[in-house]
Amino acid sequence: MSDEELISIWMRPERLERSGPGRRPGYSREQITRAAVRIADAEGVEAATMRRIGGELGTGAMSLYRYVPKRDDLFDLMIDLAMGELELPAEPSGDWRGGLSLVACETRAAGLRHPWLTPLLSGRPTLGPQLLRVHEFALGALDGLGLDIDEMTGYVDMVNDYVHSAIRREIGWLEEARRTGLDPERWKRDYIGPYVRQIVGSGAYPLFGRSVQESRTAHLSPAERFRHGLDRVLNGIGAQLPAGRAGHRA
Amino acid sequence: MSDEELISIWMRPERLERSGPGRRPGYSREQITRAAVRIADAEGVEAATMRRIGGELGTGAMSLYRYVPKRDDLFDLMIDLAMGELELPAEPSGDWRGGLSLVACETRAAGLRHPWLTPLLSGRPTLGPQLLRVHEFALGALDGLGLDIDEMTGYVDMVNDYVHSAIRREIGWLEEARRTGLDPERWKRDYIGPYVRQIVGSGAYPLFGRSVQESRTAHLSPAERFRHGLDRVLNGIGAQLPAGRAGHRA
DNA sequence: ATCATTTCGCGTACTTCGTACTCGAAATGG
DNA sequence: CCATTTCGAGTACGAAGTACGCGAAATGAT
Repeated sequence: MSDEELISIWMRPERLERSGPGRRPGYSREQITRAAVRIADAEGVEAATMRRIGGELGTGAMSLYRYVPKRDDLFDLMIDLAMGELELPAEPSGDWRGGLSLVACETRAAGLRHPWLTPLLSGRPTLGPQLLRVHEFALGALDGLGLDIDEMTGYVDMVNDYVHSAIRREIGWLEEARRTGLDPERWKRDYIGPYVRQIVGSGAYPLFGRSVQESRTAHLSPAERFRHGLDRVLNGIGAQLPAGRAGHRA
Repeated sequence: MSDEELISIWMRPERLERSGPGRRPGYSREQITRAAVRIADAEGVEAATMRRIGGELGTGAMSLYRYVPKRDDLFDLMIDLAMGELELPAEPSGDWRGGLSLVACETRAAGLRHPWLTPLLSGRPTLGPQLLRVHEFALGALDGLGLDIDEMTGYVDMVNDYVHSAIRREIGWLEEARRTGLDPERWKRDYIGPYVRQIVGSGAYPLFGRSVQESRTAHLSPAERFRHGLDRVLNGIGAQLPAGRAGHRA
């Protein structure tokens, strides 16, 4: 029935080892997903079309549909493959701040390696096993501090919200430049630069103008800017933890 | 030249009042944008195609290209139209917490009225006049507290990051259900429900399991959940403000 | 008033996407 | 060796963005 197709990809495992009649599969979900990731890394998600992925594997577009129900499900698989790259210990270390920082930095690293990851991740609610693993680790970092589960989830979400938005800020204009096909330098100079200059020059938005002209963090490395923002978030959390659990501030 | 087309939509004003030869335009950017917003509100952004918008206006797809260079620019216009709906006083009130709360709640209201707004906004870096107006107001809420401009921007971003992510969490599954064409109730029951039950039942992610089963906030209204998360963020900011400026905690 | 010039409206058509359908090839169990 | 099942992949369809070009309309100059 059509009900079959309305099941989450995570409840539709591919049947690999099978004993029975019928031809054996020549490809696999993982192989297809890896090809899609490879293309998306190099040329953007929009280049990872079914035909292109098939081409990468030496076959046609339709062959992929034996392994992935829809293209959107392939996105879920790509997300989970990328989330699997985050290197996290199996058990939390007992240092909440270190644990959350680790998740944040690993997430950022993956988001920069795969510029499509963060946009996809914030675009669709997905719950693959690797994402759950990361989420569980983050929750674990806040376990045992006297917080109830809702507070723990709230703080983890808060860190994640910052991290995802910060990554988008970091890759946003670069990706936009790539989409339009210009090289980033020229794009910044000819496209966004004149507009920002006009806004600032108009004086209509004085505080925004100051944030452009007086910024001292603008000349920091992206990694340092990320760190500063993350510290702001973690300090905010630390200030609200039960007394004596806050740890050191950065 | 082709350079012409690589200019930000905000630096390409439509020439309305014009004295010279040539036929007079029969439509306008605003009219087109309003039609696009109307369709996107009712049927999702993906329904707001050029043909469909043209149809809404009683014309064809190609007529729109006299007013909007590319479809993506139309998205920028839609975003700015929606941001224009935020009702904010011209001047900040001097109450930083109230000011940021106001921006947060107005943003949430607009994001719920226009479910496409938040995904679009976090998908593409845009700087329309109405967005700048809102940003300026938010910065103004933190002005005069002894923060430098980078800190002000950092805290404003922090609130915005939370707000946008919270809105996405709120509309995420609803939108996903709409996209797949199912009614939300059935979607939750047949699609995501069994999967979450399986995860929780497996015991592989105990803390995630607790966040599903022991949650007390799950039965609160979405507005109250949003409030709680916002208070967490604002408390975090208040704790880091120069002494004596923090104001009351919620 | 007439006409050259400029701009607008929009039909046609091309490319590219996801994917439904179909059928021959291959692999197994009896 | 054959019935049954599954896979590979070609063909094709509908819908998307938009390049192109032409006739209609509106103005200023004569």
